[in-house]
Amino acid sequence: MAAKILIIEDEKAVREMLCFTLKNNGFEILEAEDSNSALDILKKNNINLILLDWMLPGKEGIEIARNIRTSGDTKDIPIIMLTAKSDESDKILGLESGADDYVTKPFSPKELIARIKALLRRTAPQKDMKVVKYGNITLNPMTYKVTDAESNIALGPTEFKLLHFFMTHPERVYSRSQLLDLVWGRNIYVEERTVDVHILRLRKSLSSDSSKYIQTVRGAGYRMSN
Amino acid sequence: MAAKILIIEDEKAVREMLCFTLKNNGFEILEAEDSNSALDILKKNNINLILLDWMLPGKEGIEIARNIRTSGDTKDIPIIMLTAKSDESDKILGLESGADDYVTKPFSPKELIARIKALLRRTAPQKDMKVVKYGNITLNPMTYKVTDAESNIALGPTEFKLLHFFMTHPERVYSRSQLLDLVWGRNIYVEERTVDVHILRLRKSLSSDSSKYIQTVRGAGYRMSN
DNA sequence: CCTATATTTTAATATTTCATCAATATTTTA
DNA sequence: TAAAATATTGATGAAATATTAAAATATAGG
Repeated sequence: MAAKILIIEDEKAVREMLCFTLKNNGFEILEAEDSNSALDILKKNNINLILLDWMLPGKEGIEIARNIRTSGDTKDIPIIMLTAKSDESDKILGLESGADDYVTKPFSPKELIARIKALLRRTAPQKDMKVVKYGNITLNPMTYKVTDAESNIALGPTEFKLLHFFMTHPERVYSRSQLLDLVWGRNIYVEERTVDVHILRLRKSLSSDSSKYIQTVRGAGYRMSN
Repeated sequence: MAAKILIIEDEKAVREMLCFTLKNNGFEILEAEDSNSALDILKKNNINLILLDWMLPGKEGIEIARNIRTSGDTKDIPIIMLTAKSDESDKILGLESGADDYVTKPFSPKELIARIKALLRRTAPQKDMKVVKYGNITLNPMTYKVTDAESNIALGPTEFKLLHFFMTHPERVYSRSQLLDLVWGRNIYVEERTVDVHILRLRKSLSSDSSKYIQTVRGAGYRMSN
């Protein structure tokens, strides 16, 4: 499935150029010329990546970025910032307010495409939207629902991600720090013992039949197995 | 085996603090206070990670980083940059010139350790992860599972390590003190007789068919053989 | 923007597991 | 048979994990 990219850019000429280039490279494009239409489109579509012009009139650029980053259902969408000049302070400001990468105008289409692909690769391993089963547990990533021998299981976000990870990577043992890397995400620093607490909550939420799949391997970490 | 970390830092106080923290966490430390000694140490030792002070006098920091990155046999060593102030432009410059991560002073020891471990984990893929077989014993380091003619064998951490060692080094005899070094690790002191106990427990856990592979060589030590 | 609510993280405590050691038993061999 | 080496047992404490509760943080709804 082609990735959906939202272009937020007020200058029509630039927008059309971007649109042309990206469509040529197999992306699906949506366009917005101001903050309001951008947020509207974001609500109604599943956007995979945002191209945001930093030079929008009236400091809008920075506000849109912050907005996207603080709203729950958009905060994980990667943003590439387009800066007019190679002004370092703008780049810094941009990275601080939540952009994942920046491209300086004028940029080559090749470079832009490369950066988009790299960013999508890094941020969107969302390909695992398939229903997963293990033993009598069924997990549906689309609907966020988990069932376990007929009955529905309510899980918090972290427990859900943890279970999803285990179900997509069964049998093998993962250390606490690996789980932090792989489930929580890199560059996040929380105590290793935090993993224990989430394992506990996951086990509690599952029926006793299913919780036996979540196994402790002393000295090594945790594992999903039977 | 403990990872070797090279600290490149001109201020003695900071260097000693780092040294203390890292040694406490089981790392092996080498210190350099300038570019020359750093490059010298890099030549003579197998360094796993570099902690580099960005604020070395005379722009040395950036030059060392570039040097390390361009030299063939050091270019894969991960670098963590220590920046004095949270100057964003420094971070960008640092990452561009080849650092893999940066930590802003003052930093918590906990954070530093976490970042070091994360970086080592990412850059040094585990190699002892291959499934090993001997006779009818199969040991899988990924899943931490051991089977022995169809049935699963439950082992404690030490018995697991011991069996893994024997399976990867079969036929030859190892004395108790060699086993302590190679399986338990250097720099620890335990009674040699402790090995006997673990050998006993390993034999008990294995079926009688398999336990015959774990052989006593009187006056010399133990061996895996058939 | 603020408040109520939910979730995550941390820290403190409890519990479990297992490594170690010392004491004793058994085997080996000189 | 005595001496030496190894096997076995069981107690103890340290280390790893589980559990709980409170603090910090994020989120949603008005």
